[in-house]
Amino acid sequence: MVLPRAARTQRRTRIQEEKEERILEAALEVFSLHGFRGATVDQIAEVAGMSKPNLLYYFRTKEAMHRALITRVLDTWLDPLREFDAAGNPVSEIRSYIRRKLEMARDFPRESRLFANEVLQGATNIEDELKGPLKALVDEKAAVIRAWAKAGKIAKCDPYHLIFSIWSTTQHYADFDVQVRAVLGQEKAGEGRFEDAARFLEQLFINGLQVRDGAS
Amino acid sequence: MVLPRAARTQRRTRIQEEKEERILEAALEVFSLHGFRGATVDQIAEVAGMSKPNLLYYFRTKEAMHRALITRVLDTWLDPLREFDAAGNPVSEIRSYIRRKLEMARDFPRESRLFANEVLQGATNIEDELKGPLKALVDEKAAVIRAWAKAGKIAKCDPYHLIFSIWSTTQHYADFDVQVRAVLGQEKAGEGRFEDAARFLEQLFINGLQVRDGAS
DNA sequence: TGTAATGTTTACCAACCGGTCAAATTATCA
DNA sequence: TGATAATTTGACCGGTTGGTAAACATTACA
Repeated sequence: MVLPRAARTQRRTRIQEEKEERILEAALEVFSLHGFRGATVDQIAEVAGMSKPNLLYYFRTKEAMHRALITRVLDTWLDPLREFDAAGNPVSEIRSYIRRKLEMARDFPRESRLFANEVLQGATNIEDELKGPLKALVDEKAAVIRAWAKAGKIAKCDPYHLIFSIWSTTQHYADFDVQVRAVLGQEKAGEGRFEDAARFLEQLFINGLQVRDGAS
Repeated sequence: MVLPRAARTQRRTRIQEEKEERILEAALEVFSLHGFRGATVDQIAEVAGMSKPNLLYYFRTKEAMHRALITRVLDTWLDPLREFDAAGNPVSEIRSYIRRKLEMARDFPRESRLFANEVLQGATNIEDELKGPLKALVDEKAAVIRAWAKAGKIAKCDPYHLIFSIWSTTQHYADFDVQVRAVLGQEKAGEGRFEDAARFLEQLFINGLQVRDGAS
């Protein structure tokens, strides 16, 4: 009997694992470049190197593929924020959070663009994830930052907007890569741009959050 | 005789001006939400309140509409950067640039998302604009910032990445609005979030760019 | 007012979209 | 090996896509 993928409860075969892997890899490539509506199943099938019906044997709908991709990626995407340690030194925690986020923008630009596309176009598919787990995690870390500020270890500031600004500045190098390259020009757009960015951002945030007189 | 819009060289009639205005307004609404490939001509026609063939009488193709929209919006979008004044006070120039960019994110979120979608999806339609006029403008202002730093008026830093970070942090509130609202929650996501953001960003950038010992 | 240019609509098209189906092929394992 | 289950394929479907043709309506202007 032919059972569609979603209905199977037994453990997956070797072929299933391999194919699903190839499909999600191809889906990431296509969705991250065109968004959900702009992507086509044919295109994903072509990138994955298989026929469309074959692809739809593993994921019954385009939406199912997208959902599987999002949930798989979202988890690892939030890892850097989870590592944010309340017991650590504030300055070095913020510094290494920036560095980790920037490394992810460099090493996983497609994942970043996948979310950017999703949020940009209304985030209807991940709204619950945003309002639930994401908000909870940010609330927790915001409390940590607020405590540091209260203890005088960093300047007083709105912790939510601090987190937003770290997200935006780092992900900018993945999401707006084309623009960054165009503006920097050939000579300065090499791989060194990530180190330049890291140096600048560390300076900006560390200096910007330093405690100073009259900043209360 | 019926001449397609693009072939007419005479000055436009009143009806042409009105309709093209309505069309571009509708196109902005739809393109900014779904990107080029995700948007449909039917949808734009519906928002504009006219039939699809009627719309295609004014813009012969979907691409022509998109092109017209981009070139029209790009110009005003760069205005804040053009106002950046080499003769002004560095700190207040940077401060008011941030404020103007943030105001645009608040007042023209669709324009911001239009570009975000475009750049995110490869920017094939505006690559020339980015490498030409945009790069030239940024180069010019980067030189100004570099001169300020050299004169000791602000901390030494990479001017390009400074500009990138101002772009990303401010546009974040337009492009990722859904996420910002989700994370802030109901009570803190009101219109006041723009003032909170302005306060935070000014603090971050002004403090972050302050000249300090050992920062050479 | 008449008429030529401009503007609008209905009906339509070929290509493409996400998805189905049944038949054919391949892998699994008793 | 044989039979059963898992996988793959080509042909196809109804709906949507961007765009066209031509008839019809309206406007501008001599």
